[in-house]
Amino acid sequence: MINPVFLRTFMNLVKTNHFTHTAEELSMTQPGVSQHIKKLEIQLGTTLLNRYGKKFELTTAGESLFQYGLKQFKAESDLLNTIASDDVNIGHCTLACSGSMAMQLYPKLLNLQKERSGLTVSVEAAPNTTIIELIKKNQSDFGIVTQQVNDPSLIQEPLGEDALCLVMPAQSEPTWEVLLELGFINHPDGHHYATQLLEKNFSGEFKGMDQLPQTGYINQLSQILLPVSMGLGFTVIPKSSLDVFPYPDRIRNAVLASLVNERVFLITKKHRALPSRYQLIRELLRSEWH
Amino acid sequence: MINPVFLRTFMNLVKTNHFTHTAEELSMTQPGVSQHIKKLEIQLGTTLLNRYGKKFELTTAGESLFQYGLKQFKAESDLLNTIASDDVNIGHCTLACSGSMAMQLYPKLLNLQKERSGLTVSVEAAPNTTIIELIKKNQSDFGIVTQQVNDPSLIQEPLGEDALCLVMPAQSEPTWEVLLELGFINHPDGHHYATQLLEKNFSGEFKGMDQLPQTGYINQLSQILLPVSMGLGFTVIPKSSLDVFPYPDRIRNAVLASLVNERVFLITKKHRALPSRYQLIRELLRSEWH
DNA sequence: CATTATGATAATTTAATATTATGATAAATC
DNA sequence: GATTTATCATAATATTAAATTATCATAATG
Repeated sequence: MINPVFLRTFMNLVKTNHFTHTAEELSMTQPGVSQHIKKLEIQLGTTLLNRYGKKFELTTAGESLFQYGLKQFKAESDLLNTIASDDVNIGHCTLACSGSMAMQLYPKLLNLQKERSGLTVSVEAAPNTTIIELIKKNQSDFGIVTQQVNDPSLIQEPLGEDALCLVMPAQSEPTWEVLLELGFINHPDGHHYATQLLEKNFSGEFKGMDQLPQTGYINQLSQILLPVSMGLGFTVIPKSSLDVFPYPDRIRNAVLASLVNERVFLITKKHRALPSRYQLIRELLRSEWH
Repeated sequence: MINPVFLRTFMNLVKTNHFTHTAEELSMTQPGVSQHIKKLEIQLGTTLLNRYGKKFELTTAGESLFQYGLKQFKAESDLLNTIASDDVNIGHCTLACSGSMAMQLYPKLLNLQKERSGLTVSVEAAPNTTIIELIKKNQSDFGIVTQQVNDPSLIQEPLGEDALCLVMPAQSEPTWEVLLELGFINHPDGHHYATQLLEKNFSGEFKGMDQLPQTGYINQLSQILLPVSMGLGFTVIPKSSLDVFPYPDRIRNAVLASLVNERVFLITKKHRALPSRYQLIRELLRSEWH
């Protein structure tokens, strides 16, 4: 590691081209300057100055060190600026949520970015379990999940509810026999969603997801309704995902006797103070479900 | 300035999430770790860790410092790599020369770059006086000038000779009267060149450049022959510049009684050891005049 | 040739940092 | 819920690094 005090001396020496003047500017003694340079040279294993008489030129290594020093100084002042300012409108925000949630939220987050040019938002689409991991590893600060989590290191704030929808090809009837025949188009949270909805509405017949043939799997919710619209199977997704499908008349949102609402939670890490800019995102999320 | 020892401790602490383990890895005592973090916090004026019980999370400032540290480590290993290797094929070379020289040399330098992909060459076109300044300020390592310089801080190596040419519109005759009538198209080294050539060939008439009307000025030698070809004046340039003019039949390279050769010198700074890659450029320059 | 300016070296003082020992508090175990 | 263990914080001491003072050597200056 390069001693920053030595480096500062070196940088000043390059600037002034003069040992004594450097010593004066840095309020130290001239032998100190010589010593600093010498120690840098010993550490780096090369000469930094090409001495001739009482003058000198930088060697190639000296030139490199000088460039490094310039970079250094800049990086440090950047750091201090960053730490000093916790502006609501500046910085990067990270959010992890399901794919459908991402499709729903991303345009609104982009609007926020447009209004506040210093703000950047990245959205990571992932299944519930991954979202929780991302939060715990600090790779994302905000997470939106549809499952209650019971982890003492996380904070959970209910945002609202989202109805689960049984989605079938346009002409199909929502009977147990038809479902068995169609088969299930799975997705990362597919079993979790389907189990809840089918248990309530087909309590006599439904024993578990293993009963149903899986006729497809896709981990992008934006595309999951495609195989359904083509008659290849049914699936269960939240209403918010359904709303963004571009061809609503090619599918059927089956009306069932019992509605199942999936609760939506905002999760954050306990003991992790988030920058104030996250307040904006939190408000946006709350208003989304109001 | 951020103490790099403290920073290293902090970085390791973030990695391990554990004070004692960090102390073990860095072969120091645990209180030492606490002390380092505390000192960083005092210096930066913020908490870096959000402590709860015996665990902790990074604060925003802590996150920033961590990012800074990562950048830092990279910059330092880059520096050490740069210093360790003085590869003939890697690095940047700077050359300052006249505009015509630049036109002549640049394609050949580009070929060199093509052959050795780690090498970059930048050419600065400038008049003689500027070239010398650039060299003295270390803004360029190689300079090519056509004037003998008498500066003890510079080294001068003769490269070869370049004949000065009196260039006129295609139909003009090289007589003193015609020259007076045409007028002089000037360029940065125009007076210097013209004086030498005219003194020798029109020793009776020529008294100084003030005698001749200046009918144009352009500091790009690549374009200087344009006004000459249009009959707007005459000029004096080195043969190398003449050779790159695309329409040789629109101008006249006047045959004079006495030839004047301009000596071409490579100048470098004394006491400045140049990286080995410059040897390549030097050889290329020598072979150019063989 | 003498003088002044400048950088290098050696010995000493001063300041910063590390360690040891100890204390306090939370998590784990019975 | 009391006891043990693990972990971080603090205070006093020891160690190490860096700064200064004094001195020397050599180059630039007149």
